[in-house]
Amino acid sequence: MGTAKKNTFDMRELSYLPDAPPDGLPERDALSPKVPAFSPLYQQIKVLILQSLKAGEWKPGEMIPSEFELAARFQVSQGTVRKAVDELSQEHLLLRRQGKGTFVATHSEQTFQYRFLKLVPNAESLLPAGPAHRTILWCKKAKATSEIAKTLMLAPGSGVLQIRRVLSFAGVPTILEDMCLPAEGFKGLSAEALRNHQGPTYALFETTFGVRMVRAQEKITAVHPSPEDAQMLNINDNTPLLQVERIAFTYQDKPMEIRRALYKTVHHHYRNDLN
Amino acid sequence: MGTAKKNTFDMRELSYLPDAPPDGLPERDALSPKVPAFSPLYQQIKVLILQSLKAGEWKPGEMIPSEFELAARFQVSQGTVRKAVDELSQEHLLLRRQGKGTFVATHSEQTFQYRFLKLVPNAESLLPAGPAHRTILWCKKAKATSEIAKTLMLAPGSGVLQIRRVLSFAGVPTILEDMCLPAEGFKGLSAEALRNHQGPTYALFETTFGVRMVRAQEKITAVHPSPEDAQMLNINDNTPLLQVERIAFTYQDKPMEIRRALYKTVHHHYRNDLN
DNA sequence: CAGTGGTCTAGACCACACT
DNA sequence: GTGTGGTCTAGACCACTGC
Repeated sequence: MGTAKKNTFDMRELSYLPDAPPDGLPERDALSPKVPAFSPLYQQIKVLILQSLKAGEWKPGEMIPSEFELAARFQVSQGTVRKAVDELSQEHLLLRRQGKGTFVATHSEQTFQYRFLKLVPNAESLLPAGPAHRTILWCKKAKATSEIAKTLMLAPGSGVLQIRRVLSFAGVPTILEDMCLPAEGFKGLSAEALRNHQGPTYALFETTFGVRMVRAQEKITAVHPSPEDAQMLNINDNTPLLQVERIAFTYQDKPMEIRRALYKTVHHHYRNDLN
Repeated sequence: MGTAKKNTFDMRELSYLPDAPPDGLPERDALSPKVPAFSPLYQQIKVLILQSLKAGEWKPGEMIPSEFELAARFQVSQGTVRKAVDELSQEHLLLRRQGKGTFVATHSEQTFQYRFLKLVPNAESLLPAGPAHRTILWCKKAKATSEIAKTLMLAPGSGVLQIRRVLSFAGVPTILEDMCLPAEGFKGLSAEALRNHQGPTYALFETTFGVRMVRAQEKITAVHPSPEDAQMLNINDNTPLLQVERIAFTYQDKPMEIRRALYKTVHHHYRNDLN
């Protein structure tokens, strides 16, 4: 790879083949003419960078090699690396900082903190938006139900961690959350550890367990709380609440967390921007 | 502008000045050193394209000039136009189609229909996702309250159109919506017109009134319906509902619609993807 | 000052859609 | 084939950060 001569422009032999050419299958010019079967170079570079990220070659918060270094490493031009990094940056996997370098994104970063929390104070609310106070109710091990195992892509009956907590803003209990994580991969996580940690929970997951949450999907419905849930939020059980069911994913779309939260929307609302 | 000679690379005199240099203000090298005071060429091109879009030079669904034509027109290279169009395309203002051309996005377009409607059927629901049946309850003119006037940036007491309708899926009333539009700009809009129209309401706004909704923001809370609202949705007034308050914007972030909707989330949920 | 990301150009060629 | 968007290169220079 050292000082390999570059073709002026030849679209590398692999360039215009499918991302993962199956092994025992017919040649490219054989049948199945309608499968796209084409992946631009920058997409392939993107995959390579992604692999390094997942393998932990560069850790959250660290700087990755410069565009020119990556270009040399992958034997492509800087512009091609740039396009790959651009996309990863848009997906919030990398963070570019002009004059400094490109960094692995992290939930510890100021601008990315609580990126997935869409509950914000109402405009007329006088409560300061300050950080939430967390009360960990429990953190215990259990067996995954078949549905949970399926969603997290675990073997049936695998161990999972169940965490329950209440978030309060200005002393007002507002969010009741139940999280579910694969026990494998979060060994040593305890109520104590959760209580001692400052900052976003997803940042703790990164630093202590090397698990970075990359994207999530939420399903929102309106519900009434169960009597016990109502008590935890200090409301009566006829108060309408938002129920937010989240699945959070790491690299390669691997589901790593199921979370079900109840949001009290008296002084707050769920804010969403549609583009 | 005709066959003007291009500098090989000089960043055009205007390039590195603020987007809109204020008239009666000090020179660039004067005080206020911390205002960014720098706008790349492609951003300026973007603004120019945006102006043409807003002025109606190209109508929704129409093809805009090719990248090379635009490059010639703006006296920049094709790559610079490309970057401008890329961003407008990401914001869903334009739609690129390889081999065909670049088109002004429209809510009539298959892939953009109901882009702002995040309510989807539950997975287990057996109701077909078919199009909603619309019942227009009324469409009447009124005076804007001070709050509405402020939000829509209208003069106090301006005329607005109030529209109320129910959307049903598979015969089940599911959404109750109140829309509020500036009367100015939607002249001739009636319950009759709304009933006769097929397809997305925002498509009707485009074709008949030349108003294109470009983005929106929503505030979601959980509520109980008023007795009248409950009756419209055929539920009892203790059913928890999602209340979705939307402000929709046209070009240049001009607010053009206020909408307050109640979603019944028995067979549906509000789906949101977090990146 | 050097190093990094950001912008811009000019030119070549590929993939796709239509005619 | 022609025209359009899409990819890739090579090289230049600008803007920001920190030594």
